[in-house]
Amino acid sequence: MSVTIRDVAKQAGVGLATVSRVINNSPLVSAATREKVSRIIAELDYHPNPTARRLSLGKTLTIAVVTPFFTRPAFVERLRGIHTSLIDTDYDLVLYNVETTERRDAYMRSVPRRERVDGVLIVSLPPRNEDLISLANCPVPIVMIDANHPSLTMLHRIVINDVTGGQCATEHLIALGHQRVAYLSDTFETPFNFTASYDRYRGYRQALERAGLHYRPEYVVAGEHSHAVARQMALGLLRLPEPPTAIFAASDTQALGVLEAAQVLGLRVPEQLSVIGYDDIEVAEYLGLTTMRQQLFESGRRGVALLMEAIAGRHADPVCEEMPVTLVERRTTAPPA
Amino acid sequence: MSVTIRDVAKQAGVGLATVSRVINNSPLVSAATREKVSRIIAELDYHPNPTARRLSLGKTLTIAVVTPFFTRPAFVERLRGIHTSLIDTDYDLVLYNVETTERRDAYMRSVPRRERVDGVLIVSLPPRNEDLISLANCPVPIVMIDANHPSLTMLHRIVINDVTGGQCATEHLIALGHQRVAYLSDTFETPFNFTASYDRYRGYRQALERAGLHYRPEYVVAGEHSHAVARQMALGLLRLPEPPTAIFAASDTQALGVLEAAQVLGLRVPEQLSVIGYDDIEVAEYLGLTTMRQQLFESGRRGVALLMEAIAGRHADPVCEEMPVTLVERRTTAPPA
DNA sequence: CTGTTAGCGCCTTCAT
DNA sequence: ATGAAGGCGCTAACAG
Repeated sequence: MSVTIRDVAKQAGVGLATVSRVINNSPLVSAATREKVSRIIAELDYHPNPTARRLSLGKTLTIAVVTPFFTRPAFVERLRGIHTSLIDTDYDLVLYNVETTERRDAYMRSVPRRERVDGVLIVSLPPRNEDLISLANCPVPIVMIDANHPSLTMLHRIVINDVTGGQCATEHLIALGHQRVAYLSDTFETPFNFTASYDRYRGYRQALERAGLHYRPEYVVAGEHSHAVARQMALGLLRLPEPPTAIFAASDTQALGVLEAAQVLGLRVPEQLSVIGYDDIEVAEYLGLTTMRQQLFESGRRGVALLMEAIAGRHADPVCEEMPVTLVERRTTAPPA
Repeated sequence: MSVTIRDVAKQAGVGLATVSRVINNSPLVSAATREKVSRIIAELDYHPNPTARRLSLGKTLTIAVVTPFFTRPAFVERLRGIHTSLIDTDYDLVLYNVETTERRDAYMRSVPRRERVDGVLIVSLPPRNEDLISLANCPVPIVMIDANHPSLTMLHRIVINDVTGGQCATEHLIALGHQRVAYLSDTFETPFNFTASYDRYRGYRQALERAGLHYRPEYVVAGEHSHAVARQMALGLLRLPEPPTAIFAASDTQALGVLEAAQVLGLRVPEQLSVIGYDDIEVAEYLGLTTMRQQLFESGRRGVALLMEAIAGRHADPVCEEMPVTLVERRTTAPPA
């Protein structure tokens, strides 16, 4: 049907192997024949059949990405980093979107198989304990991005230290002079076992403790990850008899909800209320939101780099790389009134 | 290295072909042998090598998706629909993210090739005229989703009638009694040649005309697609000597910017200003934004369905399916004061 | 340096 | 209903 290596060989008057060598930049070809073969390849618009290459090489030339990437901007950013790293590569990026735990568990078992892929990136999805051992023993390299679960030490990982991040955010508010600092986040228990909200909460508590501020349970609220719910929760906080003067929201999306709540109540930000978010997604800059920057895009790149190394056979033992988290000060935090 | 069809055959005491038949649910196998072979398959945890299957079948079992999916929520929704449709399928979804025109053009040429994929979905990306002919003559089926360019009639398409949508949105405002209706959108000329903004603008003009309202150039503003820019533009509109009483924003994202501008100026929505958006992305519901609903997710599903039909060889001629656009009335539109 | 040949793992006639 | 054999397009020894 389409033009094959054989056609090229015939046309160029050489053997199959020679064409193959030209394709693969083998040095074992004379300049003259290389030149000739290249010309024929161009003339015939020949493109090696990737499927045949894969079969012959015993590689799939495919990277799988398993991620709940649609629900939040942060996942999309990571995915962008991954995709970008794969552009100038022989590798295809095959996508597995996870929207339910059933799909997650199905993918955890069925995706990481030799016949299917050369490597797997799992983004923001801690596996169940039941799946951990099989993942750790899996013959195909796996890299977890943004999965801090303590039991994951047997896997390659790109981690973000959310405890530290939560602590920094809180310390920033405290350093500004705030004594009444609230924490607003997702529910700690989610179907996917995300740990970020809880880790940032732990950082929050540590910061309070170090500053000698006492912990007030009524200043900690958690609910579904959305604009609207965050707004409601923030309204609750701000209507307390003794409301907080600063709110640390565990994501920028939720911080937006907090800002809305402030507007509803006619509170000026940052004069009457300081707000800090987390992630530094695109919209944060537009809104002037002070936030903790995670290098989302870069975490995707690092994940690919690590995965490629693992595929190449370096790293006998699991590698764990930590991404930095940095404070980005903008216009929603200031000393209390 | 891993277990092959040969191992299964040997173990089960049958020929290769029989195992193959069992795998592919051929009726030409006795119940007894099928049973036996199935048992061995399970015991050995055998999984057919997809690469070998592809080579043998002469199919890639792969669908490519080319899309600028990261820049806006609407693209991500379409992508979700696509992914979901592919789940219970033999097909892999290989992703090509476009962030520059160079990448778009490179993908337009290199992705739709027999050896690479069985079909291509191009989302929201009108190709250059130079590429049109080769795409139309391409031996691998292509479906364009959300590409209204008039020169695309030679390709399968899932289209959204943005002219009609723009008209409906505007008519809704006019029906409420608004006489001073503004239109706020992306720049009409973009590197990717998106046509949506201009088409909706045409719909806007048509609606004005039909209602006998005269067109005011100062009521039409366009700028970069973002929250912040939209807000600035909206401020400009609202500070006109004779400001509009209603604003039609060409996307929900931009509508959010308009809402912010209203807040900045202390204008109550919808009492003092009506706002309608476009897309009906998730956040629209939370904010109570009146908007034009596109069935984004569903457009992805329809695209896959059409592509699969094309791959199956139905459709000698290009098929064009139109997705409906409907008004979703919420809390940001009302009669003028 | 170059050509010949034997697989890679599976599907599919073609006999039986 | 089943097995044997050829072929999908390419790569990688192995000879020369």
